[in-house]
Amino acid sequence: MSTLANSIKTKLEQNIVDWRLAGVSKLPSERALSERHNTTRVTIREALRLLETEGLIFRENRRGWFIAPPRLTYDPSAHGRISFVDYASQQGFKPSTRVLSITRSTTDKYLAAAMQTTIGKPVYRINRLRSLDARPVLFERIILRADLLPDLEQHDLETSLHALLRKAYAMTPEKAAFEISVSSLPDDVAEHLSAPSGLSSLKFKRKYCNQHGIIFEYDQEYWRHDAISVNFGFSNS
Amino acid sequence: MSTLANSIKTKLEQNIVDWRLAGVSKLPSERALSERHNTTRVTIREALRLLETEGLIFRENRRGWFIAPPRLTYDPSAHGRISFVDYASQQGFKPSTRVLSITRSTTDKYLAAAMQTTIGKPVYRINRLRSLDARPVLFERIILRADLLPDLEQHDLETSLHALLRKAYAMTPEKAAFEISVSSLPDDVAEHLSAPSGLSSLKFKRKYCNQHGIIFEYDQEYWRHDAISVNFGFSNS
DNA sequence: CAGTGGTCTAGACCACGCA
DNA sequence: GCGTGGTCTAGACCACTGC
Repeated sequence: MSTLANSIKTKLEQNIVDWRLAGVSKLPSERALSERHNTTRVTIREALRLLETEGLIFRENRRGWFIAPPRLTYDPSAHGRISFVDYASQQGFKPSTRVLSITRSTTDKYLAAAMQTTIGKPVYRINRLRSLDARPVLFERIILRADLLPDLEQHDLETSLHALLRKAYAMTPEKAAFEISVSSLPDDVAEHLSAPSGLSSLKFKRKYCNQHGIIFEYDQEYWRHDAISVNFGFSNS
Repeated sequence: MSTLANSIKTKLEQNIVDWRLAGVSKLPSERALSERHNTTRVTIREALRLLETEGLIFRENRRGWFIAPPRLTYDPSAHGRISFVDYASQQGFKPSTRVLSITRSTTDKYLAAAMQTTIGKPVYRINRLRSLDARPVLFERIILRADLLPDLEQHDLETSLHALLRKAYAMTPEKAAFEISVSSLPDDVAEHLSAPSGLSSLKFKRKYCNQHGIIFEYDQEYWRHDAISVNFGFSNS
């Protein structure tokens, strides 16, 4: 509260409650806000940045600042049982998926180590963008063992990948390993999420093992930091 | 790479590799950097902020910018089996714990709902600060059911809490529920972590259930975003 | 006390979104 | 073509750290 930016942040927080109730989702322009609070744009932007970090507001490139919708709750222990589309729908969102690209390549040193296989194995690389209510929130880079999943590109990849693998290839994810960290959005990912490059995000790395103990999938996911809450539990131990 | 701040960021990244090899952990002052790169402090600070978000560097209040040490890997599925001190030591850190405060109070509406009990139940509130190699990385607010854990304040609370509960009270965490999200550091937490207020962090909420199905503990943890990677796995499903 | 990062001002120009 | 956010300049003062 001691700094000017911080006290403006507090005032804006109160305004946002009112705006949300009034059905307003877009904030006034930075110049309008700086006049209203008798300060400069730099200070206003600092206040907005604080609210952005809290996940209360977000921006779209050169379009303005918006009030953030509620977060999606994601349960990694439900992998394989419930798909993105399912749990997003259950929580009242309208999910959508767009395949940005699908290419074939082979494992390099790094990827071979991560997937516990040899260098030069054929793989698919799929980039997908997933949105909630038309707001892009998740960028996925998916690597799949092409030798185990022939002609994958013939199928519809905009729905649940694991449902497809089970139906078309009898491939079930038996084990999943997750790695979660906070990271900044790489430039290309930021662009797809229409976010400023360097925005902090929640980064997932995921590996899936099939019923024969072979790692058939390796993913990297970038979630908008304000769009997700990860919830899960462990028993016994 | 298009913006000045971004290209300076890239140059600094390369410098940091050299500095790290040379055993240097502190960056030059912002004014020195702005002269060296022929720009102003504002732009330098933007470049530093990008590196901070990536977790490559961090700052201590008015002391300067430092190169970030490796992240601690934390496995939530190992709760109850391995303590903070244990896994931090295993990974080559020198962990330490400081109890900031311990008070008694009672559950309010919010806390009663979270702990599935009634309003007015007696609880302990413990604040702890945990450090790696003398660098504070984790702030914990711990709530414990006081009626189930009489005279808790008599014990040493700077070591493993769950080891203590098991030994002194025969209380075992049977189930654990986690909620992970990215959030900004509240002012008081930021101060303890000697971080700028409003820095993004990884926020944990944890609940523990004992062998009788009663929630005896409810925690909120704030991790420095650059200090942690969360790794875990699920089988079958 | 000198130097540091933290904060703030009052401008400027540019690239892009949108009508 | 106007308004927006994105970026940058060239200063300033303050609070705190560390010698």
